[in-house]
Amino acid sequence: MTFDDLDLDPRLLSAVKDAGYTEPTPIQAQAIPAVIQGRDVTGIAQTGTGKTAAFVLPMIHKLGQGRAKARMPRTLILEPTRELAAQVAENFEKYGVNHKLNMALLIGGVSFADQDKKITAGADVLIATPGRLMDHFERGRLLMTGVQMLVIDEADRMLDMGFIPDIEKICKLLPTNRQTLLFSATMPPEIAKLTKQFQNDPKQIEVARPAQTAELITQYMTSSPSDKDEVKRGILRAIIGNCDVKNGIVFCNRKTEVDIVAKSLNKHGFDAAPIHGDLPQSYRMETLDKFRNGDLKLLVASDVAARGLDVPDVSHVFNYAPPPNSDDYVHRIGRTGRAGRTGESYTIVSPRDSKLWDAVLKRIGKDIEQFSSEAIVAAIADVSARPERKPNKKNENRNSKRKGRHGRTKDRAQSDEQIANNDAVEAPTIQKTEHQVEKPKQEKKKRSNKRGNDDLGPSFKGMGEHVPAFLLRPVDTTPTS
DNA sequence: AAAAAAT
Repeated sequence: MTFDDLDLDPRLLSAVKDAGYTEPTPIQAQAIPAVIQGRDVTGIAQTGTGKTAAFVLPMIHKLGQGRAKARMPRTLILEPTRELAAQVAENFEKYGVNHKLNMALLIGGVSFADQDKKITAGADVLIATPGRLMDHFERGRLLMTGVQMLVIDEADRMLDMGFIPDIEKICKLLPTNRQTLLFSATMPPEIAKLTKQFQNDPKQIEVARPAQTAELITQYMTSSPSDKDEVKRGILRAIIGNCDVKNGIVFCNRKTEVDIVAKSLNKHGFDAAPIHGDLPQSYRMETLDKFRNGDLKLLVASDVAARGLDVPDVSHVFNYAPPPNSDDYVHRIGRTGRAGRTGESYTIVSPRDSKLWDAVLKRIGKDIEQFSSEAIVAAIADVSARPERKPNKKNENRNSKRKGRHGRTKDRAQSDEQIANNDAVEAPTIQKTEHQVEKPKQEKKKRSNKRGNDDLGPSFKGMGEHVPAFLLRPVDTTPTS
């Protein structure tokens, strides 16, 4: 079977050929004719199966006739994350080169006015994350009554992220005689309910996972004897140093961890950059572009990157810790071993994470080989052999500042970044700029060796032996919110 | 134990 058999608009066929495709994937072969016929479709498929083209192609085909009216988009694609929305937009442009269609990408973190202009001019398609779409709608800048086709992509991801109420709200704003396509990697009851509620006799299409984890991904775990971040960072470096990494993703569970690990890796000469939801959208896009183009070797990521991101051909996945949700383990390591290639994944498991790891093992239903190396043993030994620092005024000063990180408020969490900055002074800083005076806590005499002295050189500069009085004053440490 | 998404 070829694309020519699919009865698509010749302009589309030529765009598809130019993109280098001749044969539709199974989901494309099944979905495209059904969508052209006007049927609702429920597609169970993960990324990497050609799912995006399965709805973008027939959508463009149908949009080929007719024209958009001002503020009345004709089709709507909902995506769970900004990056995914941007990727779908790229696909839309790629396959729509021979059409004169107007597209508006409605995602947060970027200018509202530019998006509004596009809607006002008349958009054939809106590609949106739920929050920004609702924002436009609630400001009365958008009429949904002209939408003839709705795509809900990555529905299970939407569910995980708590978007289902938004999706329901949006569905109710659309005309009932529209066509609805829903795609999801899994079909939990909540999603099945959604299809019943908002789809009309949908054609069910299910395709197998592209690359089964067992075959192409070699998985390893390395246990860390300590929960200390300095130990884990040392192990991580030893693991990465041991691999022949073409490009890889390092997954962390927290955004602050992402920042710190990325900076630490940079400091030790690795080509790494962070990506997570608190970073500016422009930086997220830029980093992802660099990573795709091969200008960046290591992407240090939160689970924003676990699913859906179109990053082909990753040679390695490193888990700084097992993910809190064991399903995400499968998604994370699924970033490698794609499209028939082989890949390796390494997961660091420290004592604190043993329960998470048990959940992962249960989830994948097999045991995973323990990986160790001389470098790892050396890294562990190196940290534990490090002499205790003698308390002196300078250190006391520094440690008292560090105490700030145990605080609960957001303000306090900021001091993690301060630590990261110490970790790698020369690393580029793209963090927020608001900047607060750090305050010592009352128990300032207790030494804090809990974190971060492994690779941190002398960190505080410019104060010398002098300790300003305000730093020694006790502060109220009760959370403010 | 998390992250994501509107300002």
